[in-house]
Amino acid sequence: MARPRKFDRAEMLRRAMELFWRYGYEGTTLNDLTDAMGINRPSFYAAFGSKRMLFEEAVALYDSTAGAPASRAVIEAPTARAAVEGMLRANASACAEVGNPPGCMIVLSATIGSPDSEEVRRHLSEWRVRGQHQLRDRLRRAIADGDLPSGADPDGLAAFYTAVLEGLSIQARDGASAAVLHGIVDRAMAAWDALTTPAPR
Amino acid sequence: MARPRKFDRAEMLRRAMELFWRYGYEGTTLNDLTDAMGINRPSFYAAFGSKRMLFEEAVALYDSTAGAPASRAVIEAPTARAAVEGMLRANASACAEVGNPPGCMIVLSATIGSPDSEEVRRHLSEWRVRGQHQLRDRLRRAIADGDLPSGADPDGLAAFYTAVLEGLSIQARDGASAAVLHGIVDRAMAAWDALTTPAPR
DNA sequence: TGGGTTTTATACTGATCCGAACATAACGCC
DNA sequence: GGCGTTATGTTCGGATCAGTATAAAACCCA
Repeated sequence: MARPRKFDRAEMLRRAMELFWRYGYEGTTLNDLTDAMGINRPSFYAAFGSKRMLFEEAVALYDSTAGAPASRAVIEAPTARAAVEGMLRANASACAEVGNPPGCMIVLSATIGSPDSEEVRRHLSEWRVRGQHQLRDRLRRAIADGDLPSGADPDGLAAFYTAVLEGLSIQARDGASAAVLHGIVDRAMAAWDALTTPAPR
Repeated sequence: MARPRKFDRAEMLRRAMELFWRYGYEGTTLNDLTDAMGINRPSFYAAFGSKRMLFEEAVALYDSTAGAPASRAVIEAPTARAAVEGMLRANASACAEVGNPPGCMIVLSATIGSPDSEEVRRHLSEWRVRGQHQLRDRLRRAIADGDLPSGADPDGLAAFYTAVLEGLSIQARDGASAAVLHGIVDRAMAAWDALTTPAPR
């Protein structure tokens, strides 16, 4: 029994995600957001609370859409190797997809900036660390399954492959093509046997 | 025959570098800079021209100081393998050095942001690409020297190891210790033989 | 000790930042 | 059709952004 809003909140969240993805948290202004949404500020605040709350929602949306294939690969792939490669391939493809902002939103959109936004950066950092832990847990499970030798080091492997994943985003921002990114993945995967058999070091 | 400035320009440039390194280009304000330098705005503009000019000078200083060991390794190491490992080790150590801002300034300080600063980001991107090309050229030379087999792919290898290098900085921002970063380097180097002998793919 | 030059210091510019106040307009229910 | 509720549009607020105008102060040389 009240006036209904005349914009599609989900669609506006999607547009916000795109802006944050392209320009980062601090690089996106409230005017950018309301302009892209075609709404004005009171509507914005009523619908999303604040810039920061919107950003956190946008990150969650990113994770469940553009970022989903990589996460899914980690969880659903039948082997540890397929999990890692699937994660990297999905990320490489997404990072270079034409029409989308280059690179991964979770990696890039708040890595550095003014002290005012430190909480936002920590929030995003937690997403990255969580992803790394999911990968580590998947590798642990692979050891339990006998898929990986017991000498393999899940933490070290997860750190290495996450670092490669993160490097892909910087490379994408620097203009690397999908072919180049997949070449990087090729090489990361070529290391697999050396990294997983006996003692990596 | 004029009033001498009463601050050490080189020292102030060093302080500016530290701020840009820690907070990035857009995350550092003119007030931050002048406060850290202990000077006021007219002195700032007389000495450094503009925020952007100062940033570019600060990047050059970074490259010639904190970034120098990595560059030097690429140029001076006796073998391709030592060049790559030296670059990564130097970077891993610098990224986790206590007292310094975590991560590499060239990788992190302007990867994303408002359209207003696009030129600054391009400028920094050129530094990154230049580093990658120096590595590639070093690998080409190694092939010419017979240090690497002729089937090795300098471009692909340079892209891969640069991606790892860039990933180190994100990991450092996320709190990775020097030990973790060097573990990542261990794994990147464990891949060396697989990546350089016969056909990497 | 005075003249010329450059650096200081204070204050200000217009623009933009995120967020909020205000009154008006559109809806469902009684 | 009036009422309560919510969304809308316009406008404002204090803070901060990068950069500058104006004037006073400090130096070297003569």
